[in-house]
Amino acid sequence: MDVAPLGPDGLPAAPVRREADPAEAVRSRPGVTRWVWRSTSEVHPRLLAAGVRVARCYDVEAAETLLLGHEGRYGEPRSAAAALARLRGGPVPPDPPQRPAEPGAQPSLFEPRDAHVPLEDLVAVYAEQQRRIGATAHPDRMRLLVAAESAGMLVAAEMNRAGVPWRADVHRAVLHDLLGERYAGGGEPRRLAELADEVSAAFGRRVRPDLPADVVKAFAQAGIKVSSTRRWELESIDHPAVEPLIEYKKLYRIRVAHGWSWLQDWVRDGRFRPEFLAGGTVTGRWVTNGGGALQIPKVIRRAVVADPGWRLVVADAAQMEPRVLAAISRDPGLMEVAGRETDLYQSVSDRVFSGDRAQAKLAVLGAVYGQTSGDGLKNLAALRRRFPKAVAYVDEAARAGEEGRLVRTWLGRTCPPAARATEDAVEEAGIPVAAGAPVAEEEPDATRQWVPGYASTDARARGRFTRNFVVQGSAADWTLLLLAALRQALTDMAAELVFFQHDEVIVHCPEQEAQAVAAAIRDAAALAGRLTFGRTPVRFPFTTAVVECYADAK
DNA sequence: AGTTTCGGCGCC
DNA sequence: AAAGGGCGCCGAAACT
Repeated sequence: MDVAPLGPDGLPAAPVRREADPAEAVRSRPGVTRWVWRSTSEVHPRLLAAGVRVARCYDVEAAETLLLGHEGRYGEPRSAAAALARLRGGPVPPDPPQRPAEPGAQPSLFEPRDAHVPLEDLVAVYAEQQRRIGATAHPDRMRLLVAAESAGMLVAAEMNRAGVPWRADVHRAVLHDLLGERYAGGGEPRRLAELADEVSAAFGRRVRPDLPADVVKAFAQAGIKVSSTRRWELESIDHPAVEPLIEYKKLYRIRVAHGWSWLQDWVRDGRFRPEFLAGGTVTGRWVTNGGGALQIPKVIRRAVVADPGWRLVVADAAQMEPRVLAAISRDPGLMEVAGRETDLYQSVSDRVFSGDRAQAKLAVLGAVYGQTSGDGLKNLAALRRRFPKAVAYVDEAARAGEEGRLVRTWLGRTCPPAARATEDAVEEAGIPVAAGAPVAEEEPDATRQWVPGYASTDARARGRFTRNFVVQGSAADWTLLLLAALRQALTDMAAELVFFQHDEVIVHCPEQEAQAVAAAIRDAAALAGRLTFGRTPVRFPFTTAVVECYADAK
């Protein structure tokens, strides 16, 4: 068992001792404030299975990933074994391949997916990481980020164990309501079949609405040129097939993504069990493996129901992005607005857009996402006049991206470099980094070539990515601290965290705990705000609903 | 026949 | 009028 107890001074507490059973190791040392281990997803499920809880941990591989990113070495193997090899000068082993999602599987309980690293070596890697953290631009923030990422991995493992309360019978009723009954012997459910017939009738020939190519051809024969069958494009077309087609696509999607076979695959014994992965995206947002847990359609949320006598506390961070932008840019005007708990978009619209909340929201999100056209762009100018530091902050992040520089979140999570067409160029030394608030210094690198995704083929797309990264990623910094604080607050309660989605948490708890949980969420949000961003007037209010059913929360 | 990419859309 | 950041998922289409 590769765990080392960590003393209050942050260094490994002597003596290093080997234990056969990780649960026993933790039980026998109640005074340990933080456990260092290679991988939370390997160790923590075993502790949970044994009924053991740790207060804090330090995840060496999570730390390695964050440090490599910070050092501009994104592509390098991040396992503890690789970190050790770099430290000792041996051949660096590649990371093991990602395991694909599997319904009902909990393989991390049995098979470590990585090479074993002896305890003494792990301690050496840990000590070296402490040194590297100390060498960053903001060691305190980096230390906090590593702790927060580790806490997130504890929470993720605990949520994976808990599962989301799920009523399969309610889910089936919703499917039947929307899609109609299923015919024996396969084929589409009644409602889908009817809509497909309506589409065909409108075209005057048999058309398969689930085949984009068929639909495009059918419109062409009707004298209408469409370049795709995306909804926004179809909506602008005047043709009788459009309405049933859009309805078909909506229902088809539910059948395919969250239909009967999904229920079969992912729901067991009254729980939906996706696998939450903390730190699964480059911005620090989580992802889930299997079941599309972060894309549960609103209509399907009817099936998320608390156990008898229990409640769901559903809490949603209100206007998270602009509040985070206020905190990281320190724009006086935006901080003043974000210092209230009232609707921020309404406040902005009162000051800038004469009361039009929707316009204000579009403008703010347009600024964060890098909108390049439309009304949002027009209104961006007004936003810039009123909140110059805030807009300048994201503009500078965009410029950094366009020029091939890296940007960081508030706590120091670093965006990956834009990949090149040539692979070996990725780890080129001295990739220029904009520290904290990005600062323009470098000339554009005309020789650089980009490839898709966050490593985009064109510099403007890269700029949109880095612009968004500093806000979305700093928001993720904050939510990690929030989860850590909330987890601590729930320690002595029956309540369990069961769901987390970017800016929203769901706690499942006995009815009599619900108000205490709601209060704990508010306190955790405030604490996370102070810990993450330091002293700012910015507040992070949650809208909280205590419900029996998730669908009733909004 | 098996594997990868694409199209479209769900969530934030 | 044109269409922005991050993801996952599925079936079909496009490959090897």
